[in-house]
Amino acid sequence: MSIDKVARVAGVSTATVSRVLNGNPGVKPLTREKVLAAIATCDYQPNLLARQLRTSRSNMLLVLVSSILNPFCAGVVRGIEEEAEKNGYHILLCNSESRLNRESAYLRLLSGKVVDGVITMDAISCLPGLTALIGDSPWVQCGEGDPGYNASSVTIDNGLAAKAAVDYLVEQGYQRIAMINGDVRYLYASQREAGYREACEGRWQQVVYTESLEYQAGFQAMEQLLALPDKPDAVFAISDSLAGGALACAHQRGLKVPEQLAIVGFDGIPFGEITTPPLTTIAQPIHQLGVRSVQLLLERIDNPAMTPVYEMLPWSLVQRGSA
Amino acid sequence: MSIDKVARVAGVSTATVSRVLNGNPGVKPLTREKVLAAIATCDYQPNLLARQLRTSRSNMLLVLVSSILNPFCAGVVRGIEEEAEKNGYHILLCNSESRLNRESAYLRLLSGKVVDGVITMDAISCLPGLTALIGDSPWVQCGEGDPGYNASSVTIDNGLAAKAAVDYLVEQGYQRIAMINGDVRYLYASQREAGYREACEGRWQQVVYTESLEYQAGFQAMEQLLALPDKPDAVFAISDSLAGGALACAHQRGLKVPEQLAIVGFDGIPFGEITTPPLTTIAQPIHQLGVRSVQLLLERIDNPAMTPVYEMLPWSLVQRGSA
DNA sequence: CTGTTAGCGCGTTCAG
DNA sequence: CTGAACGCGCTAACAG
Repeated sequence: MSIDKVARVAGVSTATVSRVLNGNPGVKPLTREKVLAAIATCDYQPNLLARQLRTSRSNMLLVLVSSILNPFCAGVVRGIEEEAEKNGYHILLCNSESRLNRESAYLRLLSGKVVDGVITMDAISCLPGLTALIGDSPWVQCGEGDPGYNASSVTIDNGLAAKAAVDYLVEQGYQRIAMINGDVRYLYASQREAGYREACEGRWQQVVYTESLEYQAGFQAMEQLLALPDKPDAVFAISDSLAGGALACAHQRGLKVPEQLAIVGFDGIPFGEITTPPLTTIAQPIHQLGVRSVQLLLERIDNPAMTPVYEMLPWSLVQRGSA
Repeated sequence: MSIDKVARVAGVSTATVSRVLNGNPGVKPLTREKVLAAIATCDYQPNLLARQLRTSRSNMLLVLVSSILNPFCAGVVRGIEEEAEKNGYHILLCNSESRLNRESAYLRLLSGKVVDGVITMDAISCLPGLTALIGDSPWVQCGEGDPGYNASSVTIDNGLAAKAAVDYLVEQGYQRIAMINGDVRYLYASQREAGYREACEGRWQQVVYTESLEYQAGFQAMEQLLALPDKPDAVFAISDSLAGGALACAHQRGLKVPEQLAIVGFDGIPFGEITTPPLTTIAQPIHQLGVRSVQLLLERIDNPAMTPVYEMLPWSLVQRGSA
């Protein structure tokens, strides 16, 4: 069931079978027919590993994600997969959950030639050991961009977007605007905090940090804020899921949203449309972030000498009921 | 930067380098040192493709999922990844979105020896072309089990669980219990519907079908139900996300939950804990479904002649505020 | 304990 | 237009 057998059955050489397999021109139609027939009768399936070894191209992309349970990440992955498929690539997904040894195990596939390049959606730039594993392999950062590396990036302007969200709350007349932030080792987190600080300059400020981006974390963060002597009347959360948790907490406390407490989220995931009230949020171009990441990565794979591109995609403030 | 160079630098043969690389016993400590030193100075990274070709083992598992945006699927994938990592395996994720050509492109990696086995969480048994692509490769069905194939499966007893959910609604005194179902080509969907029908025998019955499992679909389904001349006073939804959409619709209509409308979901995803009121639901052992799937798959990989195992894991009715 | 040899299955020169 | 021969980088069998 290898190419030799097909060749024997067809009465040709392996080279000819290979040519037919790869749509190589310059095979007499009659010969091609014979080969195709042999392939069919043998039920031949090419060994992709051998092909990859020979061509030193795997047509596989590694995608490193902090948590696949995060709908924002999942949405980006969908975009990645779509564009990858268009170009004949497959996806190897590493759901790191910030586990260092898991991440390095996957990154080793880069030097091992199992994947042609990597897209990271994790705070990888904080982990020097990992960037060393990537070395000069084709690399695109998605969702946050640290220009300190030989990697392209696809993001939005996190600082500006955060500032716009908080400015909006200010315009609506809210006085004490708090922020629920995540892990500030992520560049996007610190950039959004900077945007918040800028918009709140000379005003009341309060930031709470969570360990994860899951609903429960947002709920707990909101509890902390409501336990303050000076309670906020508005909250800017760094993700819609955190905002959703905060909203649940407000409901439980009997707070009217947005009258007594306004909430603005970030990301623009579908979940935000069905909360009561629906979430006002900063919508990221989720799908497009994935698509562009793949496009830039493939460019880099085809031309390893290419200089990194730092791309910022447009975002928008989506005004719904929560603020 | 291949094994030959390391061998030359260390002054040994490639075989010895290989032995050191694979922790093979029977290498003189001194020689081992020399080899390790050479590996370090060369900054040598083994070519995994070559190794995989040689050993005809890739240590990769294909995971076929209908939608990664579904938190249930994402949770299972997490379990899969954890158990895979424990055993030195990596995951190749195909987010099929029911796209036939995407699924077949990934399944071809099976015959292409790029992956050692596959776990499917999709209604693959409805698609004869795909099962043919799998052939006799190691295969585990997760979340639904069609015994008509040479594949193990890990599921819960969907019929019984659905019946328990509806029985609970009956016990609470609800009279007109409707069901929001998804795509019945999925075995689990038809099994849960059977459970619903059984519990509702001799009573009012009404089933609405959705195209997807996303919130919006649940919202729309609920709208359909509320447009009925004879409205339901309770709803059993096939997934928590659909239930969440239904809940949002109820809120928008000003219906009190659970007094005027009770809602029971299915899956037990974290989202259900933060809705108002929180969702009563059937909790599946999400993580464990993934873990066991990998375990059964690895057994099958090690012993291809193994007869399929059909495993059912325990579930539970989690009583919260929505019913 | 170590080296030599022989493939794994394929794509790709280079002749003819 | 086709075939013979080589090698991608590695592991495994067999000698020594």
